[in-house]
Amino acid sequence: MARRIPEVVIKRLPVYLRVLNDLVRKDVEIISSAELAHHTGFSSEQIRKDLAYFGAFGTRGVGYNTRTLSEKIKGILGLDREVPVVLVGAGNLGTALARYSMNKHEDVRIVAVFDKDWDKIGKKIEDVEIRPMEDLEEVVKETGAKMAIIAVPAVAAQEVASKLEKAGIEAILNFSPAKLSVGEGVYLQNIDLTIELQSLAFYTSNNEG
Amino acid sequence: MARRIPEVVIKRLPVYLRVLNDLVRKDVEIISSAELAHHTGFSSEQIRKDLAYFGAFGTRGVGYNTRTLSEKIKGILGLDREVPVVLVGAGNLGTALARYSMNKHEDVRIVAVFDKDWDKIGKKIEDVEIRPMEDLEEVVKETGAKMAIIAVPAVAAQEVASKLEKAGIEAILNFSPAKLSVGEGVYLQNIDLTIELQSLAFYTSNNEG
DNA sequence: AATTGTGAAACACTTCACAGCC
DNA sequence: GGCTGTGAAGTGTTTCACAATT
Repeated sequence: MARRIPEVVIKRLPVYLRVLNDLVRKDVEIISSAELAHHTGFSSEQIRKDLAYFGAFGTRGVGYNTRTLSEKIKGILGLDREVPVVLVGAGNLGTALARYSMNKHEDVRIVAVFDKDWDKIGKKIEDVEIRPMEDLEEVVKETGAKMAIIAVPAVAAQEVASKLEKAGIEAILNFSPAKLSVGEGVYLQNIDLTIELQSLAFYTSNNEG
Repeated sequence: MARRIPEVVIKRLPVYLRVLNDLVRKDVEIISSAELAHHTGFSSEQIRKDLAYFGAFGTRGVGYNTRTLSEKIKGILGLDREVPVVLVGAGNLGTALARYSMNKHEDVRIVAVFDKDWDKIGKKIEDVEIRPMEDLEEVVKETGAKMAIIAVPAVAAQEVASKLEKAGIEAILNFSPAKLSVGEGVYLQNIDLTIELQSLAFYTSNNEG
C-alpha cells in the first residue's frame, strides 16, 4: 500500500463508477469482477488489481456490493461531494463544455466562467454569468474550486495557467494546444484535439506508415 | 522494422510536427533531438526511438533537417494531403468541434456535418450545411472521408458507429460516453469528458486517496 | 566533436495462476 | 464451488549508454 497509483488506474475508476451507478439504479446488489469486465471492456484481473490499490472491497466467493463499491470509488476520487470547477475561455469549445457540464447533473460541475473579452463579460451561459479574469482569485476562494478547465487560444494559455495556479487551483484540464508549465503541486492533464485528429489519420488507409 | 507501432508513439508524432512546422516557419533548418526534447517535453532518446520506427531521418553529428522531417512525419500520418472528416452530431460539442476545425486551416478538416434532428438539418455551421443521416453513405463516398467524429448522446452512439462502419469509415473519434463496438478494421479512439473531469478530481486535495 | 541510431537495462503495466476465504 | 486478492511471469515502454557516422 501507499505506493504511487498509475494514472491509467485513476482513469478507469470513473468507468467502474458509471457501470456501478447504473447497476445500483437497476437494483442489482452484487457484481463479480468478471461481470464488471464484461460491462467495461477491461479484464477482470485488471479490475481486481485496480481496486486492490485502495483496499479490499469485495467478498471472496461472492463479488462486490454495487452500492458499497460505488461509494468507495466516489470517496477515492473525491466525488462524494459536489466538485466545483472553473472554466476559463468562453469561445466555442468553452461554451460547449460549460453547457455540457451544467446540463448533466453530475457531481463535477462548472460553477464559474471567465473570459478576457469584455464583449462576452456579463453574458450568460445557462444561468452562469461570464466574468472578467480579474475576478478569478475571488471566485476561486468563494466557490472553493480546486479544478479548472483552460479553453483559450494557445497564446493565452500559459498566462491563464499561471493565474490559476496563483489562485490556488490544484488540477487543470487544458484544451489548448500549448505546452504549459505549472508548479509541482499542480496536476496538468492535456486534451489536444488537433493531436487526436492528426494521430487518428495514421489509422486510415491514407498513409504510408 | 515492420513491427507494430505503439499508440503512444503515434500520439507524439503530431507534437513533433507542430514544433517542426514552427521552426520551418522561423527558417530554422536543422534541429537536434535534444532541442526537440526541450520544445516538446519528451526525452531526446524517446524522440530518436520514435522516429527510428519509421526510418533513419537524421544525420549523425548534425541533427534533423526540419523541413525534411516535417514532410516525413506528414507522410507517416497521412497528412501530406487534405484529410476530410465527417462529424455526426450538431449539438453543443459537435458544433464547437466543427467551428474549431473549420477555422483552423489545418490539414485535417471537417467537411460534412450530420444530425438526425430535422430542426437542425439545412442550417449551417460556418458554410457547411447540416445534413440528415440518410445522406451519410453518399457523402462519405463523395468526399472520400475515412475518418469520423461522433458527438451524439450515448444512447445514439452505437447506431451511429455502425452506420459509419457500413459507410466505409476506418477511424472514429468518439466523444460520447458509450462503450462502442466496431469491427476489426475500424480504429476507435474515445475521448470521454466525464472521465477526464472525474479523474482530475483525484488529483486535488478533496479526496481520501 | 557532436549527434544519431540502437542494443541492453530498467521500469511500468497487464495477464497468469492459484492460494485464501466465504 | 466460486470469486477475490495477489505474488510471479510476461509484455510493453522508457531510459541508459555507447558504437556508428558525419
